[in-house]
Amino acid sequence: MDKTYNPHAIEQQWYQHWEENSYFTPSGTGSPYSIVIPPPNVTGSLHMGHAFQDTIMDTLIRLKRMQQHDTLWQVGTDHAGIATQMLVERKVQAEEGLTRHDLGRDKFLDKVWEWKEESGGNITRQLRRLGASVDWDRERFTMDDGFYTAVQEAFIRLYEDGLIYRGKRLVNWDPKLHTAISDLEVVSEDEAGHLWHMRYPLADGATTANGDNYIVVATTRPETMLGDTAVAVHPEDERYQHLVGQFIELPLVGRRIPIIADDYVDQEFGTGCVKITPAHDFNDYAMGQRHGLTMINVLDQDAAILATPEVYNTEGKSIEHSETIPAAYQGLDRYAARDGIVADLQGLGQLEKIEDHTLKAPRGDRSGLVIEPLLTDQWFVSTKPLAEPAIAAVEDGRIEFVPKQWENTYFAWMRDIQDWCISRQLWWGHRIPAWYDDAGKFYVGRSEADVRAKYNLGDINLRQDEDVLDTWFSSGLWTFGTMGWPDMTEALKRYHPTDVLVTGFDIIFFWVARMIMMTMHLMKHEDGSDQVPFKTIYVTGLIRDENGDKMSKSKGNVLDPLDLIDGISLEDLLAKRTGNMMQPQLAKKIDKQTRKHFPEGMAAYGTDALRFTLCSLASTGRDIKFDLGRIEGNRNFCNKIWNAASYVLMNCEDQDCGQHGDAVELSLADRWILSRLQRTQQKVLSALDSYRFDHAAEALYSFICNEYCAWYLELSKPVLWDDNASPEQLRGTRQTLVQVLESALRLAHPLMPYITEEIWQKVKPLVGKTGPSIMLEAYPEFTADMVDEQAEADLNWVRDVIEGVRNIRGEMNISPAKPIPLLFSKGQESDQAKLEANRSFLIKLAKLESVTWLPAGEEAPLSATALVGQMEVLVPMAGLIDKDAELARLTKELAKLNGEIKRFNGKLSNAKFVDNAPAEVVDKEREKLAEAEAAAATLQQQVAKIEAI
RNA sequence: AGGACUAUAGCUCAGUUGGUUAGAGCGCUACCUUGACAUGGUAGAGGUCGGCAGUUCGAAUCUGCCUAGUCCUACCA
Repeated sequence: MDKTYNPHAIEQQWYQHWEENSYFTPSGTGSPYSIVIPPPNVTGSLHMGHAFQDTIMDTLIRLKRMQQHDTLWQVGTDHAGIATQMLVERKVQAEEGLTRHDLGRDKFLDKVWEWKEESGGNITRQLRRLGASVDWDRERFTMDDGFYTAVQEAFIRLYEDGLIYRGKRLVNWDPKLHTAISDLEVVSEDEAGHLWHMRYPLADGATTANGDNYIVVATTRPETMLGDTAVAVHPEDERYQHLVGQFIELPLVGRRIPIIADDYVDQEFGTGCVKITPAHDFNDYAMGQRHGLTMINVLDQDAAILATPEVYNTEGKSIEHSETIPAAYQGLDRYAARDGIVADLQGLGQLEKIEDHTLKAPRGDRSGLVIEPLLTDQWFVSTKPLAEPAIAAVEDGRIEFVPKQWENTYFAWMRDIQDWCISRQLWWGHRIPAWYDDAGKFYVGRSEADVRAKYNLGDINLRQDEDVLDTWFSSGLWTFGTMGWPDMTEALKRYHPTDVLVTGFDIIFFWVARMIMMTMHLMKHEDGSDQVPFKTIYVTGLIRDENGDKMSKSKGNVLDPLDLIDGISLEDLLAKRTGNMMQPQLAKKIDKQTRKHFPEGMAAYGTDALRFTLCSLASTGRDIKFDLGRIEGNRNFCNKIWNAASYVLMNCEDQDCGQHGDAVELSLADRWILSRLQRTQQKVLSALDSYRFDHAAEALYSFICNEYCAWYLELSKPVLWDDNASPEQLRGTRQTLVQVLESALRLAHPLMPYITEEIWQKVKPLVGKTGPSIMLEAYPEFTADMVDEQAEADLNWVRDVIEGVRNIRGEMNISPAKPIPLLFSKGQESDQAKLEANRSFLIKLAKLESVTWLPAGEEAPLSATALVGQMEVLVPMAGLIDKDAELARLTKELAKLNGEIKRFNGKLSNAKFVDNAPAEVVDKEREKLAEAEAAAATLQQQVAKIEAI
């Protein structure tokens, strides 16, 4: 073994070895256990969120594989419609100065495929670096041929089942990307704006209660007045009740529009009068539907004012009209039009006032532009009928959320779900399988030929729908689409439903909910009942930076998991964080921050340390502040394991470690560590079973560091270095050293695959194992009768003595190099027996010169005192210890004891406590009181003794 | 507006059904190169568990209210 732990040197080769030997391939035997990876964007790169989730998944898969399940971890990537298309558009623009329209659809798509081929390997390479044991042989892509078939099949079935429809509806329109987007892709944030109060003149000489011949409407979007088709008031609003049914003469436009009553209107807000523009606002649209209002669209695809408005009835049917838009606004961008209209109203004296007002601006999450509600022809999924079974599946436990609280979020959304707009006016994606004839009638089918045959269309002209499907439509099929659906393949029969989905809460709606709906509708068990996509949803938190801020490129606080693994120089880190920025003006600040946080770049911590850290932080499913201190500590933990293994091998390689079956004699320490190992196995197993990766990590850390390394390795030395030790004793200790190490490695393997494999390969012959890889070995099990309570109690006695001495040494500043004589006084017979049995442990670990048992009645010299139960452990002060220092130490100890005694007494003198608390609790308190009192008395005597001189 | 979550040591976090002397890692202090390990060892300091009230013999843990923060959903034109 190399002298020092170097993750880089060991991690490279093992992954390749595992993959080449097909260890990731499902074994085909044992009970199936399957996970699908949430497909990352094919052109993306791995971020901390991926690293986190993939670590969790790999830990589960490795655990189950070692538990002899038939494990499938399905891998693949997503085509990520908008994101990828935008990226390639930018690239083409930068490199060739062309837009996608310059290229045309086919050529542009060629470019996207080229880019996919070029960069698609990036993310899979990174997955390999993380140690993800996915089945590469089954790697899929959401736009591969199989998915093409699956998506078509899904669309057609949903259409035929009446769950997909096409219609002219108000949708979120992105004026930059020129596509509809779903509600979920719109993010609303508070922005400063204004509320314009505009006078709308009453027609036909009507007046308000106070004699005005106009009413005032308040709006945040004055420019949409061009499409107003009503003004609404609350039916019970006394100010305006009498005007309901009257008309407004729309300023600048001259259109006569009715005043209607609708209790949607909030009397308190603004003036209590609302202008209604059904074609440009979702609430107005709904009101228009209720009141049969005409819809007048005044905006084009760029959100600029049309020359001629489009007028529709409530069904979305275009109607003949003579509406016009004042020439002054035609062709103006929506904001320019707003300025013009406001100025013109002001000129007419019809602008009452302008108030400051914060509003939620709805922005497209990709383009960042304020989206525009726009009337367009789109395809929709009727979600209500799909949502019902999907809700039921979670209610009745067929699907379980971990942590459970996410169910609420899921239910809340599913019970109020809106129809899903699935068509996108993009080029990169699954083209909608619908064909139109010249009259605009559409036919849904698998291909043009299929459609012709199916609908008996003969030789008429057909053209396919130009639009593609929302990316989430195809990823909604991920669990079964990847396994060969619509064919009922062996894989589907065996591995579907999958066992657990590991994902972030941010895509519960985008993906998880839709996956459940689509899967339950399309996938059936043999008895015809719905299949769920997965039985458990483990929801992870978000990884944030050390300040709790979201990691983002524009903030320059992104940590790249690969940098944590491999390390990175300050220069490279700066280049990475400030290069190729969307907002170059931020570069300077980021540069400064980065220099401050990472003056020397980042150290290489290795994959195992990163994975272990991510596991140890994976507690409640809440967000995680990623603290570099943790990964550094865990790198040191890896180093610790490495050095411990080095010690074990040094003492056991080429030695008889009992692997040949010869008799062994186990020391107390041997029996103790074996017992502790069992308890650790129990803890780790139950932690992993309940998705508490943090508890599993903690149990491993504390066992390996604080028990195996800190105590057991030290306790092995007195045996191994004892010239008089018998072969049985030597064998016993060597056997325990290697067995416990080997078990601990297997126990830790799912979390830290590389270092455990590297060391295991060297240790395996010493425990008589011949398997090719630790990842194929059996996972340790908990065996209750291997817990040795007596050994644990006895060793605690040994530890107490040693710690008592160390405490005196530390507090009294006695050099660790100085061997000291030790006296035992007032002990029981059992203490004496323990002393004799463990003399060598005490001498070695407490660095003692001598150990003397004082018989009862024999006076001890003036000493510093430590207590182990009732027994006094004495370090004679002569020449070693300063009297005042010992007095101070004793006084501190006494103060602590007296505090405890007071508390115990308080409790026990409370009759209510004694009467009501369970007897065993009361007894325990009494016992603790007695112990504390005895200890205090002893220390008090010591104090008196010292003070007497 | 509705909902969820969080508040424990200087920092990042554990603390299962109410009963511990409230724990870990990092950081801090002192001492130490002792034959696995200075990416180390030993010892130590540090917390009235956000606040107030309640339930209980007993509350970090249960209930209510309050404060601070994070997030989600829906929105006022």
